[in-house]
Amino acid sequence: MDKLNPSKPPKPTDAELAILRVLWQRGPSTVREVWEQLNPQQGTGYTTVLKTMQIMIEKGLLARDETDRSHVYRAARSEAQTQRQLVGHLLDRLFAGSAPKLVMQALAAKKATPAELAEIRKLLDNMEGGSR
Amino acid sequence: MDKLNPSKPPKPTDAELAILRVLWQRGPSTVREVWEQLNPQQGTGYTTVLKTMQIMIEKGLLARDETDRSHVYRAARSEAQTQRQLVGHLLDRLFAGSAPKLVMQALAAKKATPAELAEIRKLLDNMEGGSR
DNA sequence: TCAGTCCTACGAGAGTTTTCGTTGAATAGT
DNA sequence: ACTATTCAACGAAAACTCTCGTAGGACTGA
Repeated sequence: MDKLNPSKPPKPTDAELAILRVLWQRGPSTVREVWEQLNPQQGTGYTTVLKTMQIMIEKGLLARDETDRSHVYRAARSEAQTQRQLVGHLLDRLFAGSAPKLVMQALAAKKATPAELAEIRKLLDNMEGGSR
Repeated sequence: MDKLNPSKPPKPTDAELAILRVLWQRGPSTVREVWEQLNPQQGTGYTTVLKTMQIMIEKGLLARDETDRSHVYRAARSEAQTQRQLVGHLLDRLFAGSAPKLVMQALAAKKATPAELAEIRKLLDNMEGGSR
C-alpha cells in the first residue's frame, strides 16, 4: 500500500511502457495527445489511456502539472533510467547477471548493421579505458 | 482459449521464469525436485509450484512425461530461444529495435569484467567476419 | 489390511492489469 | 445564457497471476 511512496521505482507494464514511450518522445503531454498517438496503433479508448496514466501517477511512474484543466503529464524517470532498470531485471532473471550473454542474444535477436557494430566496438573502447 | 495450440510461444512471467531456470539447469525434473530447489529462495509452497507448472503445460511452455506417477517436466523451449524471445521483446518495446542501445544499457546496468568485454569483442569479430 | 505418505487435480481467493462506461465539472461556441 | 464539447474522476468488469487448501487416488510399510 506504499504506492504513494516516491522512493522506489515500480517496474512498468507493457501498456505503461507504450505511454512512457510517447512521453519520452514528445515531452510533457496531455492525455489527449498521448491517446492520439497511441490510438492508431493499439486502438485503445481515451478513458483507458487516462485511467492507466492516473494509475501511473499513483505508482510514481509519472508526474503531472494540474495547473490547466487538461493536466500535463511527464515521465518521472528518464528513458535511460528505465532502460537500465528493465535490462538489469532481465539480466538477473534470465542471464545470471552475465552481460556478454545478453549482448550475444541481443545481436542474435536482431542483426545489427555494420555501423551499429562499429558503434558497439567504440563503446567497448571507451569502457575499457586504461586497462590493457 | 487456444492455449493448447503449440504454434506460438507465450511470454513467461517472472514466476514461470524461475521454474524454467531450474529445468534448464537440472534437465527434466519432477515437481518435487523443482520445488526443493526453489523453496529455499522464494519460500513458495509445493502446490504453488505444481499449479504453476500445470498452467505452463497448458500454455505450451513445458511438456511432461506422465509415465511414472511423478510426472517428469521439461522446458518446451531452450534457454537460448527464450532469451532471444525476451530480448527481442525488450528491444522492440524499449529500444526501438536498436541493439547497440540495448548493449549500452546492459553494460551500464552491470559492469562487465575485462574478460567479458574481451568476449564481446570476439563475438563482434566473428559476427562481422562470417556473416553475409 | 490399514495407516500414513506422496502425488495430481481442482477450485478458489487475493492482487494486478487492462479495459471502458458513466458522471459531473469546466469550458467554448453561438 | 444555453447548449455542446472536453476533461478528470470513479467504479467496475474481465482477464491474468500467484498463492495455497483440500480431496482423492496410488503407493509404502508394518
